Amino acid sequence: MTVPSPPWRREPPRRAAKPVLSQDLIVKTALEIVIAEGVDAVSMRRVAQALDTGPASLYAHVANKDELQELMVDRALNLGELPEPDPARWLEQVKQLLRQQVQALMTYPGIAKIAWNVVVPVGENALHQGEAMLKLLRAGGLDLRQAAFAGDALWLYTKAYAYEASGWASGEFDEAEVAERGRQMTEYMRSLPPTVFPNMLQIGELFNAETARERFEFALDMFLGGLKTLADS
Amino acid sequence: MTVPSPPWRREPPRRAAKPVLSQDLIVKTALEIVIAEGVDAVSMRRVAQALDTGPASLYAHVANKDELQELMVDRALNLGELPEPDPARWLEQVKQLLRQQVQALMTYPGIAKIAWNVVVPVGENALHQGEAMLKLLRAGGLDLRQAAFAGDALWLYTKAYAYEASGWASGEFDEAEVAERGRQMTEYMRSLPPTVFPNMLQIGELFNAETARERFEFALDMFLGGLKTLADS
DNA sequence: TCGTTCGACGAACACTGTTCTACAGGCGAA
DNA sequence: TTCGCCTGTAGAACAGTGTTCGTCGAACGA
Repeated sequence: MTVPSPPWRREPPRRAAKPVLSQDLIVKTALEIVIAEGVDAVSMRRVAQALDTGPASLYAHVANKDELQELMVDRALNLGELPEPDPARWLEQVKQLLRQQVQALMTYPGIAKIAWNVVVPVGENALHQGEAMLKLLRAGGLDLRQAAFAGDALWLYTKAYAYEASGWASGEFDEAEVAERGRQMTEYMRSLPPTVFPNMLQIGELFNAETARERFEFALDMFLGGLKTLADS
Repeated sequence: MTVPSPPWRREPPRRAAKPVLSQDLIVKTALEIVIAEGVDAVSMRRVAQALDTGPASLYAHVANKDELQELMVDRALNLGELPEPDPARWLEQVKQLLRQQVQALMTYPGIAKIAWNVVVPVGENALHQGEAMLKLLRAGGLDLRQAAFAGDALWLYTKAYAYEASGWASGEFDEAEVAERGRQMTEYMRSLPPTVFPNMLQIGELFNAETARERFEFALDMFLGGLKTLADS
């Protein structure tokens, strides 16, 4: 039924020329798009286009977009070496691990947003980091239950912080628009009796990209302060 | 140019019969859909359909879907009365306010998910609650900067917790699928030498709907413990 | 050499948010 | 009263989305 291709038109050996599709390649390509165009630009079609194929081809290697996102998050979470617990400075080690996680998430702007879709972190990197965190907390003297709850809360906050911070940093939140909103809000609050929003009126300038790191460290210090008194009791 | 409608076909007095469109009605309808069908079912078309109109009609009252979501979140955040600061029990008051916020968010299953899209909380309810929180923290002895950072961190965590908890509770996370994932993960970890994931293997059962409240209170206690030592110093 | 199997992928389906455009009704002015 | 305007109502359409169906070609085991 099929006509052989005419001899004057050289059939390009397409299949061998381009790198063969694989899950790893797909995830890697998707993360490159995140860096180049932001996380919202990552659609199945866009990834397929970057690999010079159609969207349906991806589904042979990835169940659906959710799975692709999980794989992306876990790959992005690849840190270097994880700390070996030292009971003498476990608190500092916990902070250091969390800082590394934030940095990893912020390498790919907006990736923290899709980290929220990952219900149970099953990726290899996530598992290892979870175990490392539990080891640190237990080295500090917490029992398993306390360590588990503390690790959970810290990871939730870290994700939340990374989401806001990377949204800010990557221009995903239109900075001008946000500023305009803040201005309108301030104006509104000023139009009311000064007894209604005495505090809120003053704190607007405390929230910007410069204070982000400070807020993160503050939150960590508060939470770990509570953990320390728990461990010492 | 237009032909008058034939007299035998009674023209229904459509305009007067159905309630007139308004921003408030749109937001209210959207929240009803959230309760009935979940937050992912809320599309502009679905809201319009519920109001017996087309999607384009909504845009006369709402700039876009983001604005609609902001309005939905703020309306959902409507608590009863806010606490009057009592320096003797400010910590308990802070916890109580956060519990109320969680409860408000969980009334509309999955609404916490779109609360993350709200960059700067400009809604009336959000503003009042922010002010109330700052008042409580300052009554505890924190300065403005500390109170602002603490309030920010607490709100971030509260949103994060409410998102996970309401996703669990509303069946947005397919419980069977999540369980299957957990089983696979456990099996995988068991297949490795027991020294690799000694802690992670044991904590799986600590994370379910029953322990959710406990985890929330634990996180609050830790953070507020740190706040207390800061305030007392 | 002949099935068989598996990945590639064009086309299509059912959606999404948003905009364009036409139009109808009520209101103020002439 | 009649004319013009203006605002809110929508149908249709555009450009995009995730996902599935079915075909087709190449490679591999028998």
